[in-house]
Amino acid sequence: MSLTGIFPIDKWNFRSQSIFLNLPDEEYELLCANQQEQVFEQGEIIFREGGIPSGIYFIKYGKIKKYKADKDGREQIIYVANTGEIIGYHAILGDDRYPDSAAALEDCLLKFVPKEDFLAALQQSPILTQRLLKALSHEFAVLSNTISVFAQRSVKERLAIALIVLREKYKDDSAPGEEVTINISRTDLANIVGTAKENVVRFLKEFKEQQLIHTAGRKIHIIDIKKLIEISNYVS
Amino acid sequence: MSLTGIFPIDKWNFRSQSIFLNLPDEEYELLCANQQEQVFEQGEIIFREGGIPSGIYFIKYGKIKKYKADKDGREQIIYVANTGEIIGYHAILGDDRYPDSAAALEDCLLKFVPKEDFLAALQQSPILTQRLLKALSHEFAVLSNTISVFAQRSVKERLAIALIVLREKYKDDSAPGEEVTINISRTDLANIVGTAKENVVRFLKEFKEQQLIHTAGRKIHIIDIKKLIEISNYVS
DNA sequence: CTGTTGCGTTGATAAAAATCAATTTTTCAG
DNA sequence: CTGAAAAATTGATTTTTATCAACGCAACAG
Repeated sequence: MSLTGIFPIDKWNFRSQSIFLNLPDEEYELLCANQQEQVFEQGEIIFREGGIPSGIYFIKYGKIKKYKADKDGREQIIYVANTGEIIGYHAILGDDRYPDSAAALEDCLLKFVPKEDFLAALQQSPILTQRLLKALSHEFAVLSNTISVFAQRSVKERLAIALIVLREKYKDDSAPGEEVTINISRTDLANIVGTAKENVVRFLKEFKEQQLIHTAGRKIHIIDIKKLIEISNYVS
Repeated sequence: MSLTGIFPIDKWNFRSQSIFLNLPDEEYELLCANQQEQVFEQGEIIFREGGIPSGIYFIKYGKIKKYKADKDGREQIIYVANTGEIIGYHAILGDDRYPDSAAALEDCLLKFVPKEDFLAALQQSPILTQRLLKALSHEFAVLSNTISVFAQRSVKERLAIALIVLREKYKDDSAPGEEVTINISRTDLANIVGTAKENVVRFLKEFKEQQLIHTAGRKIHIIDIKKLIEISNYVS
């Protein structure tokens, strides 16, 4: 089931995967010079909002939630980064502290590139710079899209959107042809949608009764994505 | 009344003002080569979401709302750009269509720089590129901040924040020492806060009764910004 | 000066969402 | 396999927010 033409999935995903692809050798080696592989287990925090950045992370595999916590500890997930994406560059490029926190949604393998190497590569690579500019500009589109959805859409609509978007992210994890399994806690799902987990449970139940999804424990399978897109009430 | 230390105003403003400042002559002249001054009256649309970009706009004076409209026509204002800022560069840098619409909140004077000139300047100016990267990274922080506020804060809190932020934007328009006047329609204010205009009116009335603000027609004066910051319940 | 029109305001009501309190199910260590 | 802890689910209730309808005021064209 392709979403082409029926759901604007590109407005929901960043484009940092392509940044390090096919770079000139010299620049690529600069980036790799002091890189370090790091394993993060499910739930582990990679960096915290307000912390001083020391480098960037390339996701070899795994999913990472980027979120902000309010003072009562409630998290709002801003974005779910997937295999192949890069995180942690905003703080370094902006010469600032981390604007958000990052934690592993599942066991992850990351490649850490120290700040100095990243900045050095940037210095001498117009291609890298150009790609970053393009990626960041696209992120603006994604985030402003998210803002308008939060401001204008109901919880049920937002949950439908979240399921559609998550299905794309979990696609790579299942064998082609096989049904996609969204494997995420109700609490994290609620923190993506921006509501209480009780509401998530209730609407999931409704979707289940309408035969749009199927659940088994925390796992969610999407059965009728077209209906979900209808419910999301979200076009163009 | 400075907000330093009591409200993180930098998390609410972009930093595109500095991008064109003190550029090397050669690059600056490239940008100016075919620039064109354009007047936009209050309410006039500068560009529309989905449109193909033809250049960027530097705001000589005036305020511009950047917004997204849903299919019922309700606008969500993503950001209010002020004198000195630049708009319209995301679409060009991202090689995409406009991610949002822009319209004049008041009479404006803009300097239009054609896409080709902007890209040419970019091509040969590492400083310009670097500044844009920094500005865009900061915008990520601003927008993710906005998302968490929409997801986690009540209408009353969001209105308090909007008033604090708008006061900063309207500061430049009033003589130093003089009281700041926020001059914006209730509908636009509601579309910033992300609620119905009736709710805005009701909470403004409450703020008025608590002596936090004063209103005269559409105009709003802030009397007690410290209390507003308390109400906004927004720290760090 | 005056009628019209848009905008701001108010009140009443309906709908949506959050919160609180249990209870059931799942997970996982031992 | 088993018991404890964590997570998911359900129901009842309160709070918040949106919607609908009406009215008053102010700006403005003629």
